[in-house]
Amino acid sequence: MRLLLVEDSARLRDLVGETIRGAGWRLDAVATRLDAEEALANQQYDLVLLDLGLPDGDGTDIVRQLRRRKDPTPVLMLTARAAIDERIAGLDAGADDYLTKPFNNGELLARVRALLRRAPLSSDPVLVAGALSFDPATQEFGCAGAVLRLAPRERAMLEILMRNVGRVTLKRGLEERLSEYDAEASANAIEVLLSRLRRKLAPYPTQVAIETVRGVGYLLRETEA
Amino acid sequence: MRLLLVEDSARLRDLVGETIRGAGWRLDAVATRLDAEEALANQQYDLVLLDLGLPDGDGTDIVRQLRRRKDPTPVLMLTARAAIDERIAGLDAGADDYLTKPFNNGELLARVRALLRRAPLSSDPVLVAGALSFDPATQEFGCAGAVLRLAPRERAMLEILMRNVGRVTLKRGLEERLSEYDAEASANAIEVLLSRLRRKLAPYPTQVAIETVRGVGYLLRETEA
DNA sequence: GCTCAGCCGACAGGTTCCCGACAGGTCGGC
DNA sequence: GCCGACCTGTCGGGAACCTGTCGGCTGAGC
Repeated sequence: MRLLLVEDSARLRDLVGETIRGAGWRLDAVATRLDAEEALANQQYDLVLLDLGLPDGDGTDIVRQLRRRKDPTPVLMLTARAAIDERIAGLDAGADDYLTKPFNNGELLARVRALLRRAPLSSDPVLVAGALSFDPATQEFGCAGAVLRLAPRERAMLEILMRNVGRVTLKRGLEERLSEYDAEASANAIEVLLSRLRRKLAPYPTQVAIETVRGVGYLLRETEA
Repeated sequence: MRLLLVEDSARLRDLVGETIRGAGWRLDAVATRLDAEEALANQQYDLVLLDLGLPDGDGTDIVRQLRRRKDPTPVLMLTARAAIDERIAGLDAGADDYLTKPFNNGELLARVRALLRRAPLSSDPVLVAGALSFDPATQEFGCAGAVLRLAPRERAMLEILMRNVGRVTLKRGLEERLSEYDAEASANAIEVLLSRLRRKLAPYPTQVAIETVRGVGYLLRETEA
């Protein structure tokens, strides 16, 4: 964990520095907007502690710039107790949090921990086979940057096959899993479905093939490029 | 966007409720820990406003429980000005932010916006997709210099779609996020809403299209100029 | 060369989606 | 309280799309 502190008061820099380092984190401290921008350009930080009133510019601009280039690094502002407008401006510029001076060390650490804990975006397990990918969250299949347009049934079928790459999926198993609760689909329905699926995949460089294992079922195999 | 307020003072519930709803968000308000846990079990919220001192239990336990089951829903605590220890306890339990009572409405809204913004994908102050823009601060949608006149529901829907540009938004998800606590909207209501939204966007050069993914949901895609 | 599993074009019934029309509800102005 | 403007949900018909059946054909396996 590496943090950046941007603060023009030397006294506060030392104070905060001691607290942060005491907690076991790495901290770089700078005093000006220019130095801050240089540091941010050269180094990936896990969190930025930012004083808004800097000698050579407005701290909110730093945040705005970060956000403009889609940098999600959390920013914790340090503001004076009274400056409500400043806080609002900072938050709307893209800062994640603020702390009013004077603050006590326990509170500083708690807030830093809260921001660092922030999950790196919910990542659903995305299925991959060859150049094919499937995102369960959105039910989307992708290949070479394109999104495949599949019917619900076709999607269900491809998902089952992808969860069994390299292994034979029994035809009987497909029948059971693709059919409705009571009315089960005929074997032929599966074949038709599969035929349509193959045709829809054909135009793409999927780097996989759906092979037929006569009398048993189907097998999704990764072919090489 | 759908928020949950847990607060035992009826006066504060009304006050906060008015502010939040006035900003165009949906809000469910409950007064006890039990009601809060029930609500959280039945509904996916985008943010929780949480008073720590509840008649039937400690608010930090609610947060701890959420986090224990890996629920990343942001939590904004409401605490008394003096209670520093309480704040630290809350943050360490997993809350994301706090607001000290009494607070003013502008600050409340700014912090709510800041927390909502950090959710999925973008932490941009202003959302952009194609030529469309959305300013969370004013709840205004703009396109080519013009301000779109949208109904609250339509705004909520477009905001969700814009926060997921390029990704499919599940129809079920829309239903859940756009409907009130108990009375859920029919799938048809979503379709009608979307139809109206499309019509209102049509006159503008938005450079985006709302595509239908049959059987799954909708996808806001950037088209090129 | 015979047989049968599998393939696939064509078709039809069912499902999902779109959207015009309508009505209940809400809110502000008078 | 009454009126009008607006928001939001329901209903229903039509269009688009999905999916199973049928039947002819092909080729694998014996």
